[in-house]
Amino acid sequence: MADPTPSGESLLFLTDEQLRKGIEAMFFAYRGFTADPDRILEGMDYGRAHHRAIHFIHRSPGTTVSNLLSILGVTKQSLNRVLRTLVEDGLVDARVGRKDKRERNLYLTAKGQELERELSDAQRARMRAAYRAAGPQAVAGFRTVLEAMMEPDLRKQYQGLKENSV
Amino acid sequence: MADPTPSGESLLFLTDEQLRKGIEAMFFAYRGFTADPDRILEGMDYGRAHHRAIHFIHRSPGTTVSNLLSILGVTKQSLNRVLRTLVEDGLVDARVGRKDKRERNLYLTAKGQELERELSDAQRARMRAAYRAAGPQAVAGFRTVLEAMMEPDLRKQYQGLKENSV
DNA sequence: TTGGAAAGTCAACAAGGCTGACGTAACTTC
DNA sequence: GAAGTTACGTCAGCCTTGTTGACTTTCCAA
Repeated sequence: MADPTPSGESLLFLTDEQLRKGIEAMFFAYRGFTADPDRILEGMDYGRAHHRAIHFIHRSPGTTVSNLLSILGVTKQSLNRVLRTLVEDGLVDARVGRKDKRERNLYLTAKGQELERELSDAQRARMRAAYRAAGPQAVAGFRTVLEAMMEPDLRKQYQGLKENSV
Repeated sequence: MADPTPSGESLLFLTDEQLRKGIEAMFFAYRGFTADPDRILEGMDYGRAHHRAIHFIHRSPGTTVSNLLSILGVTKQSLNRVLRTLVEDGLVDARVGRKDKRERNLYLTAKGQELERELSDAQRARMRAAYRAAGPQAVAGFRTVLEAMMEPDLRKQYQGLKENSV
């Protein structure tokens, strides 16, 4: 005993209580995380599934359906239902692939970009407030833990998304 | 003046790109977060909703239905469907309140505790691995950011949950 | 030319949200 | 003691978003 950096520091944060608190933090925070977009979408004919599609199409313009499938982790029937309404409503443009004509390259239309902006503004505002309140060090830790929590194949997808300006 | 943390460090982490990465990290990490319990529950007649109920009953034995409602943020009809099957299957015991007989105090039975343990072991294992990989500093940051991301009323609920051994 | 991959579609179903309406027991207030 | 409120349960019906299975069309590549 009389440890300067007590072994406590390297063990205490792994007690069951601490782990449970982390689990609960994820649960409650995720609710906050989705609250603003959900509020915007309710009333429109869209839901969280549409938001996700819009987000990742915005993120990787020209992405294919199958790529989107692997990112979102749903069945093509499920995604197709969402994508169909977005195309019908003129938010998403599905262009036949130039090289491989079986593929569809997905793009947001002007109208789609407008909704994307509205959703992402709201979500980023909350994120910005949280980041600002917590500070850069905490943010780095936040990202580190989340990354370690991902399934390995999804982690690769995540890391593959462009991260400029770091 | 003579800012110890240069303005660079305090601004760069708030770029839109950084915020978007944070949003995506939440999305992918949450999938990992729920993956193990989901795997255990598939096949049983239970789902994520049952897991949540079990978790919070374990966490606050004797809690009432209305308290659970406010934590979970669903309607009583929705919760009731879940709770009914858990009581029928002998995982949860709903005792009439001693002081106020309108209330039901909820407890896990031995069988319920067994499932709780299985689910929570799996979820804590992933959490522990992530915490261990990231280190205590990162964990502290993780918790700080998540807390800042919650809706204020939920944050109070969260903070109210016992956090021994800190 | 033929096999298989990519994409779309139809149908049916389940989990888990929701609203609205109603009933009952028990507590509280006047 | 009557009237109102609260806690809980339940019936009925609806929506979103996930699932499986079966089938078609298109079209690349061996």
